[in-house]
Amino acid sequence: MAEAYYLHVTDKLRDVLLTDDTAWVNDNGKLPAERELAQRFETTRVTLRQALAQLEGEGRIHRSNRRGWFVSPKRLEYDPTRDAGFNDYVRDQGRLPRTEVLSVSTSSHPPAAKALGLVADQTFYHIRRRRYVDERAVLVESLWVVPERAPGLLDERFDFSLWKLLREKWNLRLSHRSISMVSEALQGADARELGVAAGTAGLNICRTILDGDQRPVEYDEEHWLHDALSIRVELKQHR
Amino acid sequence: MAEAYYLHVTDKLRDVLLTDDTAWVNDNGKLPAERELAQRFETTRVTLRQALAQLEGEGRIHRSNRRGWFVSPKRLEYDPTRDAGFNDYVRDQGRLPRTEVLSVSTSSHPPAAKALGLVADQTFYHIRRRRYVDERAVLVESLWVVPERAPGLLDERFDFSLWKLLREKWNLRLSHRSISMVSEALQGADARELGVAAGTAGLNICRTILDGDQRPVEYDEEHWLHDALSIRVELKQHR
DNA sequence: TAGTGGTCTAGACCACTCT
DNA sequence: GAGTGGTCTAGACCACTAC
Repeated sequence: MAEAYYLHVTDKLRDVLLTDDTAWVNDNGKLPAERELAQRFETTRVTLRQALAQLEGEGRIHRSNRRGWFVSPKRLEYDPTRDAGFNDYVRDQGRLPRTEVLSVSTSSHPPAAKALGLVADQTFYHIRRRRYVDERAVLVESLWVVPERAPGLLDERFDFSLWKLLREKWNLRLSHRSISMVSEALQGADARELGVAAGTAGLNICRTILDGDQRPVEYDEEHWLHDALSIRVELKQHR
Repeated sequence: MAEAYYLHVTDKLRDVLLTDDTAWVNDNGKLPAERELAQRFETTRVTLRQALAQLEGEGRIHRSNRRGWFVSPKRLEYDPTRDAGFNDYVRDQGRLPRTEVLSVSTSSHPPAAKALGLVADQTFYHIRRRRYVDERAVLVESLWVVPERAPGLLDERFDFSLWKLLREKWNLRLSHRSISMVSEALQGADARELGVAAGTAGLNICRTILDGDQRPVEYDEEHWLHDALSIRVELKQHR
């Protein structure tokens, strides 16, 4: 086999995506319909979709609900060790941030308790948010905050920086204990809330946050679209 | 649509993978043939493969060449900010490491030069290696070392820790300047050398290394199988 | 050589979005 | 209501692996 035909289609599409040819990508960044593309390449939808899946894996295109395939915007550069708020670093990169609060409740969450070194049935304030860059939903996150650190927190608004709130209102000095990152396939509520198909590639980032006295404050679980971010950690020189 | 059938197949397979039922997974961790599985689920290979692709995205199974589908082993925990050698941290987790040197040469590499703040046509020692965990190839990497920092480096052996070599023979004190991580689809040589299909999900990790006097030493580009690792960064408390 | 995964065809119906 | 992506069928041939 010289080369699979779908790889040829992939290469051709990758090329045209780098141009702004309106024959291939309209003004909204949308590609032609799958049937249309299949015709142009004189193949079937199955084969054409293999090529699209490749480009999706490369983070070049993505699909939104059943609306079609779109060119993916530039990845957001994200340093999970920095405590700059989402809104700040998105704006710093010339993009438009937005945060939606999906739910607020009180509940236990054993993984959070374990990460923070608390008993498994520890009760947390649970805040769930969806965050957008340029009006594209790029992540959903769940925050579990230890109530003792921020009594009455749930009366606040959460569509801006939680860290700023904790610092200013509860005078907490926050720092990371650990961060873990693992690739995942977005499932269930995570996929639904991001408007993507179950199984879409994602990145799961979990952070454990302590205060200045090393007391547990918060556990944070983020589910990102894999093509929405590029992680970059700048390290201080030690020794 | 209540639920797509392939998602039902996915769920069922996910369940049996958690058991050690030899009706589904043989002693080598291999699943039955696709045609066999399709028959058991009374569906076609296309639909069955959708389910397998889901589980592959979740990092639960993977394919090796054309040999079939295998249960993926536990992810390796990896802290890219630590300077512990690959061999050390793999063994610390009770696994068996192995390193293969694929090529050694002298060449320029503009991305490395840029990251290290050198002129684009800077010449580097280029070392390419493939690394295994329990005899599964999990990453390929390219190292670009600034020759001035380690003259004569290419006469050494590279199947063990490069850092140890640089420390002991050239007396370099090494530290990270930056680390970047981005999801990718493994392509070309990277995919071939890992024995996976083009487009397989991967993780690209790039590191910039300086010496104690902040002089550029090395640029490191790693391509991992996405299901082979879990990144975990433990942070020192600052302030 | 037999069996496997990799690729591909030529259709079909459904659920959802858009207008 | 038209068009789209999502799902599915029932086959086929090829290249490669394992024996």
